Amino acid sequence: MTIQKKPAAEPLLAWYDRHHRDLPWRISPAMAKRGVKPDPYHIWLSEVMLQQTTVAAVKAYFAKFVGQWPTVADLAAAPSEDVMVAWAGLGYYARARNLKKCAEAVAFEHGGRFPETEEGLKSLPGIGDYTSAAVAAIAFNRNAAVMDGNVERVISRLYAIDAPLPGSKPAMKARVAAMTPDDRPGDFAQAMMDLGATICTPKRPACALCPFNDVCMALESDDPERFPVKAAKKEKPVRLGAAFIAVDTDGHLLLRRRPESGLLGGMTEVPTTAWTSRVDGETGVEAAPFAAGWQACGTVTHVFTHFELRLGVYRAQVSRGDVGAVHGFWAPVTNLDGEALPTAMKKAIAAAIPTAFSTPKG
DNA sequence: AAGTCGTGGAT
DNA sequence: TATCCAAGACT
Repeated sequence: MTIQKKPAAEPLLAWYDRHHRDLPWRISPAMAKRGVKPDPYHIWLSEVMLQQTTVAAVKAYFAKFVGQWPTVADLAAAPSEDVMVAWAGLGYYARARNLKKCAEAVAFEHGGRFPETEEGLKSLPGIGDYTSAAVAAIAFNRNAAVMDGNVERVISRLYAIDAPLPGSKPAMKARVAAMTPDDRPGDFAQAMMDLGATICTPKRPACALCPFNDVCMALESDDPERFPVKAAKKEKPVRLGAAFIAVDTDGHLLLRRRPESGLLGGMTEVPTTAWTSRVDGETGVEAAPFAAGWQACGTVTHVFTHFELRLGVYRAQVSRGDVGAVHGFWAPVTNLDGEALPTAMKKAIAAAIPTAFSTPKG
């Protein structure tokens, strides 16, 4: 039985100085040494975008937001609809609603400055355990235990933690807190996450390159991929429905705004039936918003977090005078990029109007 | 406290 | 193709 050497921050920080990734919102260790400070607005914005989202997907959105709203005050003053349009395609739309609320709180209740403590940050909309610690550490150099999915994987392997997530989370966070240094806590947090993203990967980790390979209990046990242990997940049910693409004689498409809360809250949609199980053979066309010459355009499938959606798509050319009053609004088909359309809706529209978007994603 | 909330890339 | 899962928050 060998004695476990304790994982320490110093070797990781030395690794980070050599291997950190250059990201648009990040101040490199070299720049930091020259006294360059990160912009808390940039750190906060990137951290919210990065929640459950890949770095690759975030980059373009981060550039768009910073270009359109250079300061938190600009974002606070922006129309909510503009923010939703800019966020469209990134997913988890409650983040965009909370982003706007948080910007308003900072601009109008905190004098335009973000709180610098974990507690103060966590009191703001859309900022939870992870983001409050990350912003406190990275933007304000506070000693805060930052734990995301990457850190969970690194810690579970360093200590060969057999207890399944999410139950083992508190114990893991205690390990992170014990490791976090008073000097460079922000770099330590980013180093742990970079390590998880590039070395301590879910599959085939590059242990030979890892600064912790002399102290990692999972590596010593010869099966690091076994960690982290996670609770079993349940299967996704299928929901069915029909979507109706109504185009008027001037090339306008009938759209609706979804309720503010819940799935795709505050986003734009085409009229659909309820999304629920449907008896085989029924088309759904009987539930159209109004009578018209509805033509079937096939089916689109979209997978959400906890269910799979299959929408039968129907198209009709209509005269606006014939359909009477409708719930919704008419938008030119040539300007759908100006609408807050989630991906599922773009798929349905593209099935009926192949030329609506340059790509299915828009 | 378990369920709700998107999307796209990697394997 | 199926599965995982990525810098989680909210209820």
